[in-house]
Amino acid sequence: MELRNLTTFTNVAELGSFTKAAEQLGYSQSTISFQIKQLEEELGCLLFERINHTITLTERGHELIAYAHQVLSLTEEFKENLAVNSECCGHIRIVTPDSVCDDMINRSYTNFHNSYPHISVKFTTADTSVMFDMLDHNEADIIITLDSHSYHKDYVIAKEEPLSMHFVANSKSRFAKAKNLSIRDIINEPFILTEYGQGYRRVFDKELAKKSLEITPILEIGRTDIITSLIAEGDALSFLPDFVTKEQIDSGELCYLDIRDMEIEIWKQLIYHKNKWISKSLKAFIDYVKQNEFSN
Amino acid sequence: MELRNLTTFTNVAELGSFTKAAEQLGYSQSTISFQIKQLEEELGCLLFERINHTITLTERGHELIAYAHQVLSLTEEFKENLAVNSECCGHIRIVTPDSVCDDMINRSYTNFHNSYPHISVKFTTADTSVMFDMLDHNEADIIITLDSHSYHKDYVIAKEEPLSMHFVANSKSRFAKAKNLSIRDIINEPFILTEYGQGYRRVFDKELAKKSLEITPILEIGRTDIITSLIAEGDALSFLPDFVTKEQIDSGELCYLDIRDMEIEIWKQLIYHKNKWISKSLKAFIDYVKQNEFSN
DNA sequence: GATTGCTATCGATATTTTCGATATTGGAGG
DNA sequence: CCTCCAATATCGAAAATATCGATAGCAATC
Repeated sequence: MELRNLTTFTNVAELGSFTKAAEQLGYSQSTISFQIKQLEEELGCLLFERINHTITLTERGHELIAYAHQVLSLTEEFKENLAVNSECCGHIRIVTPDSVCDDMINRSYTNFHNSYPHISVKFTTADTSVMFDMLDHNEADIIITLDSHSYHKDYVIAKEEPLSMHFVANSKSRFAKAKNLSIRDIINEPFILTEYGQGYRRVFDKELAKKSLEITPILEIGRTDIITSLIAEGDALSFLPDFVTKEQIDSGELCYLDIRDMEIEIWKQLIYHKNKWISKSLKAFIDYVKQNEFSN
Repeated sequence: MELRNLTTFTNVAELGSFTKAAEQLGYSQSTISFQIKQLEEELGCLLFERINHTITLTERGHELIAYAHQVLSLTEEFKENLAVNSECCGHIRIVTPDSVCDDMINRSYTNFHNSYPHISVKFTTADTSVMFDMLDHNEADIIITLDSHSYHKDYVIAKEEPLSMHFVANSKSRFAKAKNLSIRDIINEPFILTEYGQGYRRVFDKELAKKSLEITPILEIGRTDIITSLIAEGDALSFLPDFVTKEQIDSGELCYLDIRDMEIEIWKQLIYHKNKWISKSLKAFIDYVKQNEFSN
């Protein structure tokens, strides 16, 4: 019993004739006979009585009608919903570093939600390697990395940009106004950094290592909002992307240090797996992120 | 989209693997791939994401799961009901003369209903020719005729028996005790008969015509219960099958007249159309009628 | 680096569906 | 009574479809 047979069956029942159903469905009459016979054989009962060139639904036929209508209207409904849903809804799983998550939530996510109220977005934070694992195991639809400039044939980079980073301190710090400092001038100061081995922290450590330097931070924490507020209130220094500190730099709470010998290249990348099916919802979200989280 | 695809799809989704579903369903793995692809193409969306040899249901896939479960469990339910229903329920349309209808209802129908509470029986009364028309147009499942002994290749006679008939009168009638009467002795008496041209009335008139006789009844009515009660209370005579008058003969209210020269052969026949599908319900009903409405 | 375990793909085969022609039947009409 | 018409049934051929087996590709694992 296939949906094809049920469609034919309901048509026949409505039109009361094999011949008319054949015309309406674009089949030959013999096909209708065959399909009905198939049904009758599978169900082990007569669906129509054929008496004097007139078909009449049997008891079982009536029962089948009821069932077939349910099934077929369910099918129709499903297909319609599929078309409608395709426009505007779905679940999207994005994974980012803490700092980007904060930034997105504060800056642009409510706008996105207003534009696409039926798309639900799940934010998760993780470090770079976990993010790629999540892509590989299809636990994330899309990730944003803050790390060295990466490329791999399995991933699609939807958008990327280099990120400007600075050492930052409280505006009242003795380094605040200093010009032309070297990294060695501050290497022994108390530092608050993001976690070891992750994202731009990793890039940062690698760069220090090149100069045979090392920093042991007094605190490691992923939450950059906490880092900046601790720095604003104390003597510690940090090394953070500009977008994290922008607000407090603008307000004068924090300031950049003028370090001449520390050039670090960090990239912000919007990435998904090359086998990922880009639904309309996901496309909309990616476009939104591209416009709102990247400068150009 | 056919039920086959949906079955495969739900299996794949449950097992999380094309290969396992193939084993379970007895298909080759390539068939599973093909069937899922068919679904995806018809619905115009991806149902599974294939990332690193692992399949994950997409949003649409989840929607389809919900739909497919509904449809498939409906199907299962329907087939089960079909098997169950086949035993004991249905609608049966029987058409009989008035007299037989009365008799059946009074004598045996409640028993049948008790034995098969889920079978609904519709009694209709009609005269012989209309009954055959109804068989021809599948408006009746089965008929009982009281008429001349009929046979036609299009009909199946499930059971038949000759019927004994008598002229009857009120026990106080002047004819009640009379012996060896001729039809001519009573030909001018007031008669109450069933309707002209129908059933045994027709046979009766034909037989009279052979003797160049004719009776113009004072009342024609199909309802034999009314005939018998009128006769019990008045002077009129009638000519009726024994089963109609049995009760009142037994009680002494009515009596048979001893008419020597009127031999009428009437048959009671249980008939259905040769193309009729005999469901279990109908079979049960026919068997019941055979046992309860026929003497042997 | 071989092996395993998964899905995709392709060509060949098997099966199923469909068609067209024909048979059959009953009813309508001359 | 015969023919024609309007139904469904049936049959063999043809077309379409589903299935299989073999193979490829790919990541993970040993």
